[in-house]
Amino acid sequence: MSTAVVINHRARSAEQKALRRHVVIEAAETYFGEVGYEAFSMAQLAKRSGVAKGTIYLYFKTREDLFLSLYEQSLTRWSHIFIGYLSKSISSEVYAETLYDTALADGTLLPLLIRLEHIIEHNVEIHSLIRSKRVFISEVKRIAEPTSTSLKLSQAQAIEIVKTLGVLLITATRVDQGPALDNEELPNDVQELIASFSSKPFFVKNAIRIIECIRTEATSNA
Amino acid sequence: MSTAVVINHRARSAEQKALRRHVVIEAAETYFGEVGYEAFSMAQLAKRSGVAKGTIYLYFKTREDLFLSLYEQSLTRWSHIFIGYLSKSISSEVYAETLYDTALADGTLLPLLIRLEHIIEHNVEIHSLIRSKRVFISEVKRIAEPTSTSLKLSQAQAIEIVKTLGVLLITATRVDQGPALDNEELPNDVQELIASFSSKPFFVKNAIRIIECIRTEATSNA
DNA sequence: AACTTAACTGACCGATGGTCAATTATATAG
DNA sequence: CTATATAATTGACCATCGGTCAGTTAAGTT
Repeated sequence: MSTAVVINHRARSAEQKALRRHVVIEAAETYFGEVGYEAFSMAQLAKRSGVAKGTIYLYFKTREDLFLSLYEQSLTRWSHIFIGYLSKSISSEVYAETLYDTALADGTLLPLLIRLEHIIEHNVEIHSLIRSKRVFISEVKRIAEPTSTSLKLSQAQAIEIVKTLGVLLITATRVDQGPALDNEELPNDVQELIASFSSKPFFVKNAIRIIECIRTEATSNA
Repeated sequence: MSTAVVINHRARSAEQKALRRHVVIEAAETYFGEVGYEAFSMAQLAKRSGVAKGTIYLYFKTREDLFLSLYEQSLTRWSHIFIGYLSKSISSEVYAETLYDTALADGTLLPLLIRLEHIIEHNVEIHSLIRSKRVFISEVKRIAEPTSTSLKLSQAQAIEIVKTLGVLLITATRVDQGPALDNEELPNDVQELIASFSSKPFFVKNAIRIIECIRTEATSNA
């Protein structure tokens, strides 16, 4: 068995630092799942991580830098799960539904993805931004390969589909990020509007359209 | 000529209150155009509007309530402009390009639309939310009518297209909301990634796909 | 045991959105 | 014209936020 890494009071070695970072990020994900992005406070996170606030800023430059790391982690985790569901041949519909279901099952990925460009990326260092973009590129490629097999498309078509559906996924779930309209205090016309954007049917419908369009655009690569 | 509405010190009549609200909202739009959403401060807005901070809260319940009103105003304004560009017969491509160009020309609409569900709607009163959704319904219908003529589609198809392209627009312009990467300090692979999501080609390409798909889905209404 | 290094702490800072008792402009009544 | 009532306006004030940094001290080195 491997040597267990422990931290007495101070994280001195690189391994110990990685462990401490990991502890903070795990606490952050749990806390984030409870309160969401806006109510997430660094002081609270410090308490829940068992360290002082200043310590968190030794491991993450800013609040957004922390969220960027959390995003990378959840993206990578989801992509492995999604790929695990892809068999050697599936329909566009099943593909789209699986993509949607697995992404929504992860409570962290979409809330961060939706805030990525216009909030998170605006307060991180450029090297973090580059690292994050490279994680994205890498995961797109990773997913494109089994996508190519499952949907019987070229590699280029598969990449196009993964990128496009990734963007579409964000919009399809926007309505789920709206306020919880628990009781039915909304008038019928407004309820119908919200229902018409109900994210899964909306996403699947348009995903199929796009997949089939790309499939027929056989000779479109310059 | 109509009687000019003026406010000496206090807005007493309904007309005067409407005028004061208008003055604040106009100042807000200018200020918003200068600093964007996150840096927008209510104290600064008060100074620029020539009233005290407390006064603003007499006219808008919260910061988000103010932004919701600004969103409604910019949505309505844009829809009239967009409709003005629709002639009795245009191609899918021109339609998509016009929609994109007019929406981007408005500096207020997209930055607010992108934050609508997951930020703005979470801190407004339910009656404001309902009013806002109804403005949306109304503008979709208003746009759908000339869309139906221009693209030679049924009314139902036109509504479907307007709603879907609206969502697509948000996703496509997400990349424009990222940090300004002025100088070319980004490595090539990352630059290529960002370029591949360049918003106008991305939007137009997928908009055409969706329009043409909907066009061929002739008998899909349940 | 003495010294050095650097991980860690938390009081502190400026700024934020939002509140409300006090103020006072203005319409109305006498 | 004056007195009174009403309500629009104000800005000091509050809790809380993300972020900082001088000081503390755990732990490796000599």
